[in-house]
Amino acid sequence: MPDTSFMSKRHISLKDLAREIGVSISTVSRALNNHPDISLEMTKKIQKLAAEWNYTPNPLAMGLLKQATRMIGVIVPDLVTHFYSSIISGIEDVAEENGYYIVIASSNETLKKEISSVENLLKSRVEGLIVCLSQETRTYDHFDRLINNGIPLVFFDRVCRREEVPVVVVDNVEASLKITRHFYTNGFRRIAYIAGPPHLNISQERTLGYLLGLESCRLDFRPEYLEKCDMSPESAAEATARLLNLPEKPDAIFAINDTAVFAAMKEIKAHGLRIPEDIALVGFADEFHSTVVDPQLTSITHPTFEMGQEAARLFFRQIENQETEPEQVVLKTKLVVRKSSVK
Amino acid sequence: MPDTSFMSKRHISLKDLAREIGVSISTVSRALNNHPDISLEMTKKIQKLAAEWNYTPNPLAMGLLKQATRMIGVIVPDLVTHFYSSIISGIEDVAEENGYYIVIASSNETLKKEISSVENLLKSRVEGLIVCLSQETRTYDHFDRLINNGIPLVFFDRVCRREEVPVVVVDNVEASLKITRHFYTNGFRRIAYIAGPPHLNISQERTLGYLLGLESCRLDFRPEYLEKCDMSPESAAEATARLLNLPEKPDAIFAINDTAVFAAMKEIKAHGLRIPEDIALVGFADEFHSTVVDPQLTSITHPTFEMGQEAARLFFRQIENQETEPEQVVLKTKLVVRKSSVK
DNA sequence: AACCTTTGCGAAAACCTTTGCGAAGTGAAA
DNA sequence: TTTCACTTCGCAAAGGTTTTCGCAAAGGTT
Repeated sequence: MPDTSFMSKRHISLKDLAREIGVSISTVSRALNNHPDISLEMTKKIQKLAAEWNYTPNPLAMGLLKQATRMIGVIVPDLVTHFYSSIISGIEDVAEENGYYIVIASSNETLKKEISSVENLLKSRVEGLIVCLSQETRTYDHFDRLINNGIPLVFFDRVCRREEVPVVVVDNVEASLKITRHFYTNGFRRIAYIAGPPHLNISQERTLGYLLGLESCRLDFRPEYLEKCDMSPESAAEATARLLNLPEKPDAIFAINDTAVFAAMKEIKAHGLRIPEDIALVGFADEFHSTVVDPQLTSITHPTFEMGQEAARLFFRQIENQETEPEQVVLKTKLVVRKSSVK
Repeated sequence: MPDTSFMSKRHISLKDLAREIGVSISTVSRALNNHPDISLEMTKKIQKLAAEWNYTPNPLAMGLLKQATRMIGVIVPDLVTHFYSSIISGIEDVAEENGYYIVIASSNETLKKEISSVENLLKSRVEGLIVCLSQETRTYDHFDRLINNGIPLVFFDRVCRREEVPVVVVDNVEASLKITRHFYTNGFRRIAYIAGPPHLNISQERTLGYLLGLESCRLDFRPEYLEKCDMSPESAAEATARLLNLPEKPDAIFAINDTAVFAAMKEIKAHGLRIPEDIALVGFADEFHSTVVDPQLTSITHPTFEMGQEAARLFFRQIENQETEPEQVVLKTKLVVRKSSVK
């Protein structure tokens, strides 16, 4: 009568199989790995029992042995924004292909939580990190430990230290430039832009694209049309209000991200102005929101899922080759024209 | 001269500390755990070095020893919907308090992926699962292994096997009833409801609330006003179209979830009808979307973050007490009245 | 002086897996 | 009969931690 008392255990181990068959643990291990040292007959017998008993190697033991947990730490500014959750989907997609799991932490847009997340994830022995910087982050030394020890690290969207760390970004300059030119083509001349915090690369690049766009349309740069917000709805609403109260109002506005654009939209409506008749509006927004508002919003769409996939691919490239130049993946955005910017 | 060659190692271990101080590993372990067997002097010395060298116990080794990984598996139908990402935030919040991490898998609304996610998460030795069923799921035996072995399991929102498994749900019956009565109070009499797949508890409950609501308003139930969709935008749009093509159109519509409601909204506009003048609309939708559409949408809001927190709490209650009656947490929804349902 | 108790610490097992090395057994060649 | 080669498998270590048991020295008691 076979001993099945251990079947109530959560998981069975090599030892259980070895005891049942009456061989040593090492024989079982080798049989399951098709090692030539083990006779074909014994191999088959062991593999059959392992299959019946639904044996799977204990990943903790493997992690201890190989010093590899098959876990990727992911840090995002928040979990509930579609932009990030979609990127996470992309990361998960590639991670799963490679037999990795992701452990997600949210910085809540604070530097403090970002730092503690880095620490905690490293403590729990993730093999590396994929990170989008928080809005507050202006110092970057909490990544020293990763960089100096060659622990895989990838930044996406909001990035830093590009000489040392591979990044995935979109071509923000081109995106802003496209929007500006789109406005111009559709007859708008007083084009305003609401930027974000100047220390963020995305903010700098989008502002640059705005300026280049104006130049390529031979429009003069008017400092009062370059507004700033901290990316909160309230601050974006205030920036919009300032624009709308100018003696010469802009006739077209775009803003750094979707939160800001939707706040701007509300503010414009609150001022009793029509979109796009009085003011045209274009956003860096995601697909779903843009089609649901009224009027439907022309916007730059990010290839979010692909961004996540690319970030994960850069991660695995680091896992494989230790020494490598940090790559930069630059993805193109798409300008989807809807009603909010066409008279 | 202290040997610092191992400082390039990713992590330091008890062995490193022991070697440096010149005591055994067990002494170091005990000192760090404030075991009374170790002299105060030695304890202090060891703890000081451990702090300096930034020692943290290897969670893999601990997991192996204690048979506990401090990981919770979470399975959601998708990652990109605000409803789920917000719930995940809530789960993470409580998990972090308890020193646990969450590992997230998405079923993509398919039974197949749900089953494989259960298997894979168990393989990677999570201590239990928090799950929202996929839309396809009508068989539930892939949870047998958890239930029979006493592995912690919690369902939320879309649930099954309530006699055996603790669940977190909202009071869907009351929510639907509230909407129906709200319509009635505001003068609408031809109230239609677009339901979801009948095997889902949320669908059943919301339909029941609709019927009870009609009854409590002394309105007759008209079968043609009870439509059905599979929760995709296309199917919801078709359901809406059927309602709008009825000889006697409804003057108020609500639908099972936000995806369906937004699809209905587009369809109503496409038919050239005004909201709320021609047709009133109320949704099971989340805060952000509802305020961004035009007109702003009256809707039932879910306490998503709290749902996640409650789910996690139920989880930890199982971790602590092995034997316990499965609890049911029923949270109340809120009807937030905006323009879409008030003439 | 002989015995007992306390204090302070080390050895080893346990959790699970892989793998280099060595050993036992068998058959064949010298 | 001895030696050699080959097959087939076990031992032990390593990875990091906790914990049971046990040992030695120091102190106190009779």
